[in-house]
Amino acid sequence: MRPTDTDKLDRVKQAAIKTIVNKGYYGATISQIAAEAKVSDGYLYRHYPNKAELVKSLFIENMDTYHNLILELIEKEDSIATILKGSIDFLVCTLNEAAETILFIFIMDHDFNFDYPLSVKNKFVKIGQKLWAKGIQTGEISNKRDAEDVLAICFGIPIKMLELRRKAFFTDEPLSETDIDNMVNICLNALK
Amino acid sequence: MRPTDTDKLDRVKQAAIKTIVNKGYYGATISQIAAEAKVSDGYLYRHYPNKAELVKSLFIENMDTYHNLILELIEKEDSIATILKGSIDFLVCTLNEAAETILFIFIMDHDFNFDYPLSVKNKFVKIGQKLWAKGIQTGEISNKRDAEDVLAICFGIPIKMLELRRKAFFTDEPLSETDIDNMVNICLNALK
Amino acid sequence: MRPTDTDKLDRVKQAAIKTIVNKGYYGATISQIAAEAKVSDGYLYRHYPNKAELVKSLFIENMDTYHNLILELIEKEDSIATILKGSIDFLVCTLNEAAETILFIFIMDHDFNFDYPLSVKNKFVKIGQKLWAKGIQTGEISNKRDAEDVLAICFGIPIKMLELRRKAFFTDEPLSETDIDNMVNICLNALK
Amino acid sequence: MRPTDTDKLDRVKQAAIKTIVNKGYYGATISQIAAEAKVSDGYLYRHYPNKAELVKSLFIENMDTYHNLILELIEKEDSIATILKGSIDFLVCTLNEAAETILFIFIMDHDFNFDYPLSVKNKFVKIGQKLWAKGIQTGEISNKRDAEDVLAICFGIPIKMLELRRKAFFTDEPLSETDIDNMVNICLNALK
DNA sequence: GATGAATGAGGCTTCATTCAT
DNA sequence: AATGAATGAAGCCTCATTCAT
Repeated sequence: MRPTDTDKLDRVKQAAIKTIVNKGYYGATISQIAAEAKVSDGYLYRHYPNKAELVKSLFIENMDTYHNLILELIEKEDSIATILKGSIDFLVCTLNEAAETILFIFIMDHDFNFDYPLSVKNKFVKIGQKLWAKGIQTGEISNKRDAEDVLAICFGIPIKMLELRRKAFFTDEPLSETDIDNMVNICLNALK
Repeated sequence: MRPTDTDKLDRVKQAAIKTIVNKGYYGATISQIAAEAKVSDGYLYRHYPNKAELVKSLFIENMDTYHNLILELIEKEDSIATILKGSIDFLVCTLNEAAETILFIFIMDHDFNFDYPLSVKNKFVKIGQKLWAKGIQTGEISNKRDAEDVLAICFGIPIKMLELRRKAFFTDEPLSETDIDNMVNICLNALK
Repeated sequence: MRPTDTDKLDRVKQAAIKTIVNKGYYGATISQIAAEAKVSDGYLYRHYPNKAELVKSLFIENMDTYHNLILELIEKEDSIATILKGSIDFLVCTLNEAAETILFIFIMDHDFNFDYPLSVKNKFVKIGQKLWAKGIQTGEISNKRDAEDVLAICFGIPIKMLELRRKAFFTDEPLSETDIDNMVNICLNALK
Repeated sequence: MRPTDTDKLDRVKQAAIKTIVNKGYYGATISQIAAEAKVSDGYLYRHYPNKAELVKSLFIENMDTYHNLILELIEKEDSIATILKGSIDFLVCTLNEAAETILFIFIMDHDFNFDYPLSVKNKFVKIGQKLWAKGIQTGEISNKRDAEDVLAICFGIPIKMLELRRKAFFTDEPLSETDIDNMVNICLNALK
């Protein structure tokens, strides 16, 4: 019975993300999500108190995975360059392979009505501070920049780029290896 | 007769923006907007076929104002530096003085359910191309960058910065003159 | 348009009472009430914030009518005997002619989940006090009784009697003129 | 085996009564009752076909205890006075010590949706007849009263009094020994 | 026998839209 | 032209009941 459980809950999570990516938070109904997950409507309420909490919990879960990856990169890698490369790589790869997760995060991250989880906010700030400290140490970040600048640069640019692609402003080609290197380059320039 | 009409319609527009900024697109009901504008619910439908079109039209209108300002700057100014300065200035000033317009644009710009207007998209692409051309000419933009990069840089960074402030990640102080110069500087670095 | 309005709202009130009498508070759904009133579901919410408030408001309205009648009797009549007679008469007549109103009051009055309106409670207490004062004055109420006793007697007996008839414990005959006189007599005895 | 079973079932009964008294029949969910009884939801359905039958059966059981007590009093005691005293005593004592049982009976007794059990009705009628017969014999009941009157008096007054206290119309003090004697007195007067 | 996870019908409520005035 | 009362489809959520283990 256990494996079935995990399966079902996973299906719900995937279904919620998929449906929200396709229809938006308000366009995604509980019934659609449940149907997509091949689960009853009521099933969702055995695991989450309501729609908002379901989504919030998915947001925290996925943001955490992404943030942890970056934190690990910061520990492991010796330069901002490789950290940026790793981070953007992950973003782009996930987007090309399991686009929904990234898009879901984007959607909720930008939703003004979304009750932004404090834990996510705090972890992101921590990333900014650690990135800044390491960059100062390696000399890749100018001392004219602060942690806020670092985040605005390292996330503002790639995210806007992803957006431009998603909305197909210039092209709808997925981001390539070259594009990634290009972005890393731009960010490194900006940090100086 | 005309001025009254214009008044009413203007009130509707302001009310729609204000309400959407406060409650989000889905949280803002037609009745709330109409009440805020001191107009009947039905009045809205005499000028717009439905809620989505009302909002889309407001989005186009306001984005156009902003885009036109940038295009004018591109015509008038001789350097990317002054264009950027002017553009970010406008963004920040508007945000500090009449926040609603900018926030409204941000909200809709990031709404996955929003049927993004082609005209806005096209104008933004044009801005990218003109900025790029001018930057290449003045030498402020490296020839390793393309128009897409230019947009990702010139808008990704300031917008992310506004977001960090709005969500109070580091501070909730409004952006100052120094912050603006700092952003301009970062963007110029990134463009090289 | 006005008369239509009043009609509709009256139909809703009657429908709510009728449906609750037939199915109980929880058994009566908004849709059933609306259908019975030949009105849309949404119509109800233009006049009452929710089901509970609709019912509470009907309860207050109808209880008030009944309580006012009794208060008027207390003013007008010179003896507890005639007041009781008038009050029970009204109860029985209404029950025989527009049974639903009385039954509705009974149902809600006994519903443990019902948020009993303070105003109704206060008016009922006032009735007790006035009845007691008058009875003491006329000598129809023993000075061993207090206002609480008076209410327990004057309402406990007729209400239990109505209940026995409604549930057809002995007979399901409607209460007759003789029955009313009998009840008045019993109450008067009890008050001594 | 048996004692455990009996324990469980008893816990279910107590839990059902307690939960219904606190939340009302419709507010009390099977899950809440099962949780309160430290029993699985499904367990209830091994002993009762559904919620309604569970409650009906509890009602019958508890009403029977009360009715039997009164019938025994009628057998044992020589006057209506002592019977009434015993009966009201029991009511008040139970209410002050194990209020739930009495309140549960009241709640269901007044629920219009409740399918009133015939056996309870019949036993109550029998009580009315026996009381009447004995009262006529002892001279405590006027021959102008019939069995229906007797029930309306002997139960209408105490029950209304309990209600006035429960809803704290005048006071929320529990009924005292003096109050009981007072009620007995009133009833005896009314029966004459 | 006992469990408790899962179901899904159905309730309450909201709100974009219509249309008679 | 303008109103705003009325509609009703559709959303979220609850909970009695079932049934595989």
